[in-house]
Formats: sequence, C-alpha cells, structure tokens
Amino acid sequence: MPTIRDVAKRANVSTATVSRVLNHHHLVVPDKRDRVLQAIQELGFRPNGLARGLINGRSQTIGVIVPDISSFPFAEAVKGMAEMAHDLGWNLIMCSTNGDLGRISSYLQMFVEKRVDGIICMKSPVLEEHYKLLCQQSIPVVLVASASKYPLVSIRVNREQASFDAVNYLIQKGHRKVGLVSGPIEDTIAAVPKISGYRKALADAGIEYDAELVYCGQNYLFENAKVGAEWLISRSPDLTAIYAASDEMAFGIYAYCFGKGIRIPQDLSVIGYDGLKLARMLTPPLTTVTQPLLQMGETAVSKLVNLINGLPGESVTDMEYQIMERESVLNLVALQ
Amino acid sequence: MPTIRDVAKRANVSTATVSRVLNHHHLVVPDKRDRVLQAIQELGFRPNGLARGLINGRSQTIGVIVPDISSFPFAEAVKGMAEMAHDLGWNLIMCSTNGDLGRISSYLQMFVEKRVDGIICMKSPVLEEHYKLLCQQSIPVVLVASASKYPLVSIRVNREQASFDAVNYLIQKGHRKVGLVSGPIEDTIAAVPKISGYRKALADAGIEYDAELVYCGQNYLFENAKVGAEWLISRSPDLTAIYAASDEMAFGIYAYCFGKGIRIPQDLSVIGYDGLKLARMLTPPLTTVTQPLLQMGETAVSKLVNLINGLPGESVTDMEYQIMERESVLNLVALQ
DNA sequence: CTGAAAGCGCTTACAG
DNA sequence: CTGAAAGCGCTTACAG
Repeated sequence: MPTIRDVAKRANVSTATVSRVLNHHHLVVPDKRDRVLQAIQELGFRPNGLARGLINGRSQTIGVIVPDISSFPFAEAVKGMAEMAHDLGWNLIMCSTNGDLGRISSYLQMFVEKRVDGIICMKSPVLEEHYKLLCQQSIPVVLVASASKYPLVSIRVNREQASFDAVNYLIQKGHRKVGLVSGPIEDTIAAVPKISGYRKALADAGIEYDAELVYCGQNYLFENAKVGAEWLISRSPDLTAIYAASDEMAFGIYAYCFGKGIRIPQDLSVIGYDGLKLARMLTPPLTTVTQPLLQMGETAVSKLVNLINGLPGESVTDMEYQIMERESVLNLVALQ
Repeated sequence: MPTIRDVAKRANVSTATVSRVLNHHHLVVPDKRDRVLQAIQELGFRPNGLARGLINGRSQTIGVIVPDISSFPFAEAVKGMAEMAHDLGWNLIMCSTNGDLGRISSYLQMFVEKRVDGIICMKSPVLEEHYKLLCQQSIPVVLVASASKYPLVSIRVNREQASFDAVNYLIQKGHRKVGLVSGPIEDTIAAVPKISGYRKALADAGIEYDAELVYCGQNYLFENAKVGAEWLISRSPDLTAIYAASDEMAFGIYAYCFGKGIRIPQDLSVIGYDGLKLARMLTPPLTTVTQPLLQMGETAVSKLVNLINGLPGESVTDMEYQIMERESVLNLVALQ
C-alpha cells in the first residue's frame, strides 16, 4: 500500500507538501499541487486513517451503545444516526449490550482504546464508574431516550407528559376505565414516568386509580403484552381502553383480542407508544404516541459532533412527540 | 492520557517491557510484570489502539455495509454480527446505503482509510470497481444474502430451492392456483431466483404457469404487498394461496384481506419468506420460509475473522432454512 | 529476560 | 511557499 513518501517521491516534493495538499492547505503552489494530486491518482494512494488519528488525536469515529439493535425502536433511531453520520463524514462503531449491562463497561473501555471522539448511549444507564471514566478521558457523550443523574447532554421525549397526553386523549374520547400495559416497574427510565403520567391524567379527570388496571410486564415485547391483556381483561371485563407502553405491546394486545373475538376499537380501544412503522401496518391502524425516532438518532449525532468541536450543547432536549390519530380508539362521546 | 512511557517510568522498566506485559509475552520476570501491572492500574493507562493498529497493520475492526439497518431482516442479521463480534473481540463499523448504491464506493474508500481488517457486505452488489479495490488492498470480504460474479466468500440461503419448497408445500396441501407477490424483477439477486423456484414447483406438479398470478412489486414492503394482493385477487378471485416474497409482504396481504373480510387461512392461504419475529406475531401466525438470519450474521463474522487470520473459507455456504409451519395455510387435502 | 533504537505513516512548528 | 526534522504511542528485531 503506497504511503505519503511514495507520493512525495513520485511528485518530487517533500512529504510535508503532500500532507498539505491532503489537508487542503491553500499555501501550496498550483504546479506542485497538481503533481501531488496526479501522483496520488496514479498510485491509488489512500491516507492511513490510523496514522492520522494518532497524530491528530481524533479518529472521526463515534461509539454507539444500544440495548438491542434488532429491536424496532432502536433500529429506527440507529438508522437516523447512520444517516447523519454519513452526511457529516463520521463513522459509527456499533455495540449492542443485548440486555447485559455489564457489557457497557467493556464497550466504554474499548471506545477509549479506539480513541472514539464521542459516544452515544441509547437507553442504557450511565453509572458512576462509567461517568468517571468518561470525565477522566473527557469524551463527550450524548444520551438518547435515557436518563442520568449526571449532567450529560440528553435527547429524549418527555415520557410522563406524553403518557399524560395519551391517557387524556382516551379520557377525552369518553373512556373512564383505562388499563395500562406497562414495562417493568424497575425500569425507572421509561416505565416509571409512563405510569406516573397515566396516574396524573386519571387524577386530573377525577378518576380514581385502580391497581387492578395496571399490568407491569418484564419487558416491552409482544408476548408479554398478550399476557398483560389477558390479565387486565379477565380482572376488569368492563374496561374500554388500554394504553400500551410500546407499539409492540399494542400489537400483542391486538393479537390477544383477535384470538378472543374482541374487536378493536368497537369492543376495546388501544393506544400505543413509539410510533413505529409497524403501527401503521396493524389492522386497524394503531393510534399511538409518535416519537421522532429517526430524527432523534440524527439529532444525537449532530449534537455530539458539536460537542466534539467544542461547541456547548443544552443539557436536555425534549423532542416533539404527537398523538398520531388512526383507527384504534373509539370515540364514545360521539356515540352518545 | 498516560502513555506507555509513563507506565514504564513509574514501574522503572523500559517501554519494551511494558509492551511485552501488555501483549502477554511470557518472558517477563514476575517481579517486573507485577510492577508494570500495578503502574497500569494506578495510572488508569489504556493502550492507544490507533498506535497499535498503525504498527500492527491491524485495526481489529470489521466494516459492515447493509442496505437499511432499520429493515426487519437486516436488523436481525446485524444483531447476529454484533453478538459474534463482541464474543470474538472485534468492532463493527456500520454503514447503511439507504438504497443509494453509489454510497458503496465511498464506504469502501473509507474502510480502506480506516484500515478495517475485513468487510461484510449484505445484499449489496459488488461491482468491478469495488472488486478491484478490494483485491488491490487485499481486504477479505464476506457476502451475506448477496451474489457476485466474483469469487467471494458468500453466505446465503438457496432462494430458488427455498421458493420451490414453499410453493411445493402449498401444492402438497392441495393448492393448485397459487399467486406470487414478488419483489422487483430487476432484483436478480433475490427476486429472480424466487420466481424461478415458484415456476419450477408449478411445472413439477404439472400446473401451467399463469403470468396473471405473479405480481412484481417495487420493493419487499408492506404497502406494496397490499397493492399486490389487490392486483392478484381482483384478477383471479379463485386463487387459494399466495406466496409472499417477504414476511413484511405477507403482513401486507393480511392487512388487505382483513379489510376485505377475506379470512386467512379459510378463504386464502398465505406463506411468507424470511422468518422474522414478526411472523409469529401475526394472526394467524404466519407459515414462512425461515432463514436463520441471526445465525447468518454470526457466521459472517466468524468466517470473516477466519479469512483475516489467513484460514481458507469455502466460497459459498448455503445455510439451512426450514418451512416453519404455523397457521396461515389451509390443508385442502385434509378437507376432502 | 530486558533495554536502546528504529520504525509504523502521518502532521506540524520551525527556519528559510 | 516549502523542506528537514521531530514526534504521535506503540512494537519488535537486535544485541546483550
């Protein structure tokens, strides 16, 4: 593989000059510049990014940690990151913890060794040891859909408010007995604020909270939601609506209802959370709290690049969400 | 950030000795080894991967090109890659072409500059210019679910055979009028062999081919399949089964049928292709040709690492697929 | 077993 | 505007 010295020799200049051409220094005389460019062409020379990184102290690389790349919401956000990274000329090193939080430390170590210029951490906790390491190495971090007691730049949706709005939407449509299929109560980042928004909306409408109407799953997945639907409906056959903490869970509720001959929305209204492509594919199309997942991924990268370049970033960015009205919620008010 | 010299100074040895400890050379006297280890601890030293890569000519990094990370099948395969990469101690640089094949060249260039040790290319064409570059730089490549006229190591499912089996399965169940919702005919990698398997299965059973029973979409997505279902059913109301070229397309057919009151499988049988998590979630659960997507991703990484280490690899690995029988195909034979 | 020294491929003051 | 030289942080023959 040709090096900068080969190019220099062929163009009959010094390696310094070649380097200048490579880095678009404008103080190279046109004649030499052309010779260098031509030599680069002829040799098929490609600068060694490792050597560049070593000397510049920059790798043009961003480390990304996600819990599970194949999970629907993460996959959409990661796509946004990949797009923005491409547009801005950065690379992404992708790491999936696959539910094993212990891997976070080892990935962080690896990021340090690889000298990534910044890190995006999606829905993964930043513990004290992690935070210390990041500070010590002074690597900028952007959190996505996560939370931390440390002052890190964070991009998220206000889950409590969004949940409030979702449940309030159901209430406005005349639903008084509203079930919740939630994620695990231990998930303080996502499950707890959603439950809290649910409770506030009820309280706001003067509806008493009923623990029998809240099912907490082990995760946010399909199978769990089927169990949750069964759990809720068998205990409270008269509920008219369910708020699902994820679109995939809403899908599980659909499947359960279909099996039992329960019609959506005629017999049961469902509202989801996430705003996946999937939500549009359901029959009937799912009304859901839509987070701009793609855009969150894009924003994460662009904010991180700003941080890397020394620009300040506001600590928390609340992204806009919206309740995407489709056909899974019955308007009881209109029926009266 | 401390360097190897700081460690050496603190441990009162040479940098060479520190390096030996780092690389587990067993010819370091225990006393010094311990001092070095302790100095590393105290300083929080982390070797600079860029410097190591520069000198070793290795970056411990694999470049991955996929058409769209957020697409269901790719996301599952990428998860497999990430898992195996983690287990084997490699990093993945992830690049999504997002349908723009022109990006392949620029990603390849970037991979060369980053000195990746190998490349995985998923369902993306390797053109002459790409192949030349790869040979010239002698970077090992593994193709996944792709095809190439060049002798590259390739991991795939025999799509023609799998399609043959899928259609044959329908025929065995008594279906004689079988529709096909295919991807674009220009997709010689995936669509053409599937169509060819479909035709062979019909021919084998003595059923005449009918062009009115084949719909070619623009892609493999949900919306397209709805159009396809409409197209097929309006032309041939008496067809009893449809073979969908992707699970997502099968989902589209489900949605269309649901809207029209066509029951699956009572009125129409559907068989899919891919074997996504999604297939299990449908109602009724989708019978589908299941490719081991996760495992294909894992295999891609492990084979690539072998190539990088100079071990030979057989050029084409046909992965096992299976027809996962669920509940979307009616057995007409049993009904007679 | 271990250290001094050269070198991986690049960039950047420095002097001219 | 440009070249010689030093240096980024590491590894590895080489000699001892």
